[in-house]
Amino acid sequence: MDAFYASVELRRHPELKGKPVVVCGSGPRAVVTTASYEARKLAGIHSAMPAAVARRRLPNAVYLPPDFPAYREASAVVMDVLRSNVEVVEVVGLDEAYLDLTGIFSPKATMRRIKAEIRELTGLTCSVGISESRLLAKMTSELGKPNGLVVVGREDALARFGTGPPGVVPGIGPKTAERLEKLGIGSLAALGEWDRGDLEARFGPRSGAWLHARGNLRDETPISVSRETKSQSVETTFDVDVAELTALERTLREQTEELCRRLRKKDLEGRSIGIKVRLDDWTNVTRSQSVESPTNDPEVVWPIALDLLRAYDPPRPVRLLGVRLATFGDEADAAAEEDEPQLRLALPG
DNA sequence: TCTGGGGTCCTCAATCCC
DNA sequence: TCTGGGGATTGAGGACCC
Repeated sequence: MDAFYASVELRRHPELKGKPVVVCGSGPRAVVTTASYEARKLAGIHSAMPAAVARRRLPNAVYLPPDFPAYREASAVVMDVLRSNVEVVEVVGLDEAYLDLTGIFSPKATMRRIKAEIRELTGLTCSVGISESRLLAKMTSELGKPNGLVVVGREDALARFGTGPPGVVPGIGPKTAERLEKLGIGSLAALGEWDRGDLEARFGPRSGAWLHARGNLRDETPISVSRETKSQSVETTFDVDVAELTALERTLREQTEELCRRLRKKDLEGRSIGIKVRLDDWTNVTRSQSVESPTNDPEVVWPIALDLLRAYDPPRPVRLLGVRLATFGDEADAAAEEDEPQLRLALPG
């Protein structure tokens, strides 16, 4: 979806059309969630930029607080359109999805129709990339933003992206780009031509092979309909760094209750309980502990989270604090748990 | 200018067990 | 009895993405 959150806001506030719109929080440490294309063009405002910077650059833009329930609702309409047209749809976040168009007679016509349907139902535009893998589809979709529909094959994409930096590939971020640069790999084509064994030796077998494949714009990751939740967390960045342990404990308690409330709503129980602490110098520390049986009970999670925090005893003022639950019981575990009591009952005693 | 919140996946080391 | 490979699990840290 194109500038999704900002576009949803524009639909609600048509009088803002044509003006730069920035969706971001209001706190001193807020960052930009989404900027409309006007805001991007006028002042280079983009997601993840500190909101304070955006306000300084573009004081006259319209700044709106995020309204996630509204975005979730719009997203649901969009995803329903996708699923009613195509069987295999993999949703990635509120504003992005992969469609498996294998076997579809005319992918381009299908996607044109879907775009029109989305626009009709929501008033929102999206950008579509059609290609032979999800990697290429994503990169292709960038070419047409906003409101584009582009079809590109691998050879064509190599010609278009090969001279660009390796970072044009999703998954190669600033850190990896810098490591590659130090090796003298400054372009995607150079990455693709680099010795695969050498990449594997330097980056580890999996990452090295992955990098080599991406350098050649190869990707065989399947599109899968369902993604099960692996972990869930609640975290807070304080407006001002907090040094007092009692204040941190109070926050942690509230976060634990919120996390457990959300997990109960989803009927999820986790075995790994963890905390996350970001200090004022931006060091991140995580501590976790596993418990025997999955839980989402705050009275079970809380003492453990509290112990982890007290044991760490942050040596500097704390910027961010969070609590996390992971290692959820899957269906196999659930079935085993159901079986177990019956086995016990079957035993003589 | 000073960096959110919520996730996923990978690496590496330690440990346990077969 | 000693040695070692290898899988599974745990815990910490880090890169990256929407």
